[in-house]
Amino acid sequence: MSINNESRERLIECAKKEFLEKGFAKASLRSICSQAGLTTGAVYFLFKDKNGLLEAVVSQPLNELMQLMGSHLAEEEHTNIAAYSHISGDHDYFADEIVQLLYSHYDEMMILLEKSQGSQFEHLPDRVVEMLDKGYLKTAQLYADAIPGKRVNMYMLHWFSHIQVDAFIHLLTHERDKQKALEKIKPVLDMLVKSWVEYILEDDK
Amino acid sequence: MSINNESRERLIECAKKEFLEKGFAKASLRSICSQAGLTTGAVYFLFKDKNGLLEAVVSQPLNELMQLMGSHLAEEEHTNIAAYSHISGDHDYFADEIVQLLYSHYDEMMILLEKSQGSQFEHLPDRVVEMLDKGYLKTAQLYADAIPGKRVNMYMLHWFSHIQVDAFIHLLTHERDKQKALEKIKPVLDMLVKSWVEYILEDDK
Amino acid sequence: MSINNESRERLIECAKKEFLEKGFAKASLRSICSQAGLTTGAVYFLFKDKNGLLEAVVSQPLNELMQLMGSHLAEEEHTNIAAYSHISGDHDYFADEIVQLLYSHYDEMMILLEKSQGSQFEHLPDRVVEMLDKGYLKTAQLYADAIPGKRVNMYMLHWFSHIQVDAFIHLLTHERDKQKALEKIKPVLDMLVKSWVEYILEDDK
Amino acid sequence: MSINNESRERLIECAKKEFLEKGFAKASLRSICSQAGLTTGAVYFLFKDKNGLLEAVVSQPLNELMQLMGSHLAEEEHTNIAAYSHISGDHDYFADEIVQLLYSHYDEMMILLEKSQGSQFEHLPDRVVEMLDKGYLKTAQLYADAIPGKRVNMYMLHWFSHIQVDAFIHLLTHERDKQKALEKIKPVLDMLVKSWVEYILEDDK
DNA sequence: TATGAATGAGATTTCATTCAT
DNA sequence: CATGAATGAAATCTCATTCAT
Repeated sequence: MSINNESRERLIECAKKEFLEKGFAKASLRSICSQAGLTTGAVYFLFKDKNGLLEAVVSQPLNELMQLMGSHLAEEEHTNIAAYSHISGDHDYFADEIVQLLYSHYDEMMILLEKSQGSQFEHLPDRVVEMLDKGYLKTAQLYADAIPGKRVNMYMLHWFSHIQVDAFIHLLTHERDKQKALEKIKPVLDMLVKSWVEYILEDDK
Repeated sequence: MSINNESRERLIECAKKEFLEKGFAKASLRSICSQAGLTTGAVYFLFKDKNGLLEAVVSQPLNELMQLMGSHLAEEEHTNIAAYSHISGDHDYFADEIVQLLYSHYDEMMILLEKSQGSQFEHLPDRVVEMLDKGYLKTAQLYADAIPGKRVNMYMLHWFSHIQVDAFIHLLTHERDKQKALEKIKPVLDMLVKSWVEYILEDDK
Repeated sequence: MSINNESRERLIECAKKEFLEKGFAKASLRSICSQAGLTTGAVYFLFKDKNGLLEAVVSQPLNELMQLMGSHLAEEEHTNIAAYSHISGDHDYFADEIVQLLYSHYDEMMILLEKSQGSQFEHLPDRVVEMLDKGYLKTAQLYADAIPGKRVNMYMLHWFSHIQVDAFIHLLTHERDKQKALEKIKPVLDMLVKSWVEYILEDDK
Repeated sequence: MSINNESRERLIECAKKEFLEKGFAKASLRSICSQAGLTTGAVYFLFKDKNGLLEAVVSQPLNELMQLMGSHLAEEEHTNIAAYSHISGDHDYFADEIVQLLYSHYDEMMILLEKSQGSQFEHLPDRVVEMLDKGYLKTAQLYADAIPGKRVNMYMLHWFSHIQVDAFIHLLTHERDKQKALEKIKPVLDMLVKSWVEYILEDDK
């Protein structure tokens, strides 16, 4: 939109570094600005406030992530659990996309998922978990309906969503290389899919 | 020692509340003290400093936790993977003990595991994960040695330790009732044990 | 750089007063700032911290002093002790310059030399003494080499450097008027020069 | 006086150490007391306050010093300047006594003369200088009266008193060994006595 | 477009001192 | 004879934020 983005970009770049190093809460606007060769006032002109600066740093990757999540969950709606074995390929494909996305904006994703304490994104992982919850719930319920005497174990449902998200965060913090990451996440996801099918239902009553 | 611990206890109680609400870093000594009807100086008389106050709040539960971890890992050393199915009872028993402990000091454990950012206990969960790592590594290696063409998948080893710890933290934050917690953690642990056996090894080379 | 230095100057002025009255250690930033009609935060914007404020107060006079010391000691290197009587004029000249300097920044010099306990300049007089020591040592050794059976009395060398510095500090604290100071320091320096020649050597062994 | 002096003595001993290390102002009562195995309250029972504790540490050596000063100054009154050469022995004797005294209570004297900033004894050296001033003034005036066209140079009088005191403090801080101190102070005092006679008078008008 | 100046509220910590017991 | 508890005042410093220019 705006044409003269120089200062804005510089600020975003420096903020990225600072947030990554110290986390949002402990990051100092002064320090960010002086590193960008600007004064703190500039932040309030170019952005809304500290949170606004963070937003500028992470918004694009965040949007992409949300979009990807959305389309994945849309697909999920059409999942037929009877055909689960077949669609494991789909899962692999989704995982691939997620990893691609996470690692093509590595710094931003780290900030978003690990360094945003104190900001508006503090609970982003939880919100993602909730999204998964809702998506998987439908699939699980279809699954349960198909098997008499069984119902969805809500706690397991939540927990599976949680560790799925957690799996990617853990990957991000423990493996910097994208290719290696792609290899490492495979058995994790394989395990998650198989265990999900096995543990998502409990005995009725 | 001293009998009249009124102020000390009051301070600990108020600190517990504040830490729980705001987390260690954002907790205000002023606020804690005024709620306890004391001045901030009292903290420095009765404890060392802010960290000392936190320590007083969580030290006993922490010690018990560490002791339990220690004895669990000592047992683990004698685990025979061939008999893994048999000892799932042991795992249940350990899980029981952990849950008992976590829920008999619910607030303190929440502070310790979720609200201690900025304190000396900031990375306690990571340290626990490391302890598990070391313990499980031996078992896993024995397991790998027994099966030609297989070796320990280190990433999965770490991840299993991580989600085991995570499972208890997740439980703590999502289920306040101890009895219900005991029920809910069962399938989680069952899944972890079985998956561990299934995924801990990878093909050699 | 900036033209509107009002607050900065006011702060420096008030700090000068406070440091002079209470000494650096007991000087209160609050008191300085309120007297300047500002908040303590202003100090940390305009200067680095308390020490930075002191630095702003004394840095220019300090630099001049150091420069003068340097050039004096450079001259001293070329001093021929045999011609000491002749160069007493030089000494007078140097003394003049020192006094001029000390009294053209009276307050700052007082702070620097008498009121800087607890700051980075705490031991400035000692450091000046050391500088003199090194300078005079060379002269003294040439002197000693010229007289068989004599060597430099190191203790006296140190002590002379010490009381030379001390003489100026004493002057500063006991005589506010520059002209009178110039008169008063004369016999002191005369005495120091003559005594130096007489007492700087001791019998060998 | 008091019989149970144990705690008192311990407190005094620990205070001595702390004052010596940190100086009076920065010394912490808490630290002193905890080192003495007592609580701060004890100081206020056994002494008046922080200053009272310092007083207890240094009072005896201080008294001895004052007494010695007094008797020296009393002798000085009878000094005949015409016989100055003869009494240089007296000066040596006095110096001996001073050094003996200073070094037989080394720690206390250091505290008194170098580490008492912020206490009631802060300006003790100045007060001693004043005493010397008064004593030497009489001698100097007799001297002046005997020589027409001369009068006492008051500034030099003060300064000589000052550096005489300073000479002992300098000795104390630069030479821990009493015997060596006795040797080192000799030429200093010799110089002071001779210079005093030479510089104490100035031309009338 | 951004600066430079400054605020105001807050943070933790330290200390000598008091006093009931 | 001394403790243990606590005060209250002060200390330095940090920060996000504001706003006239």
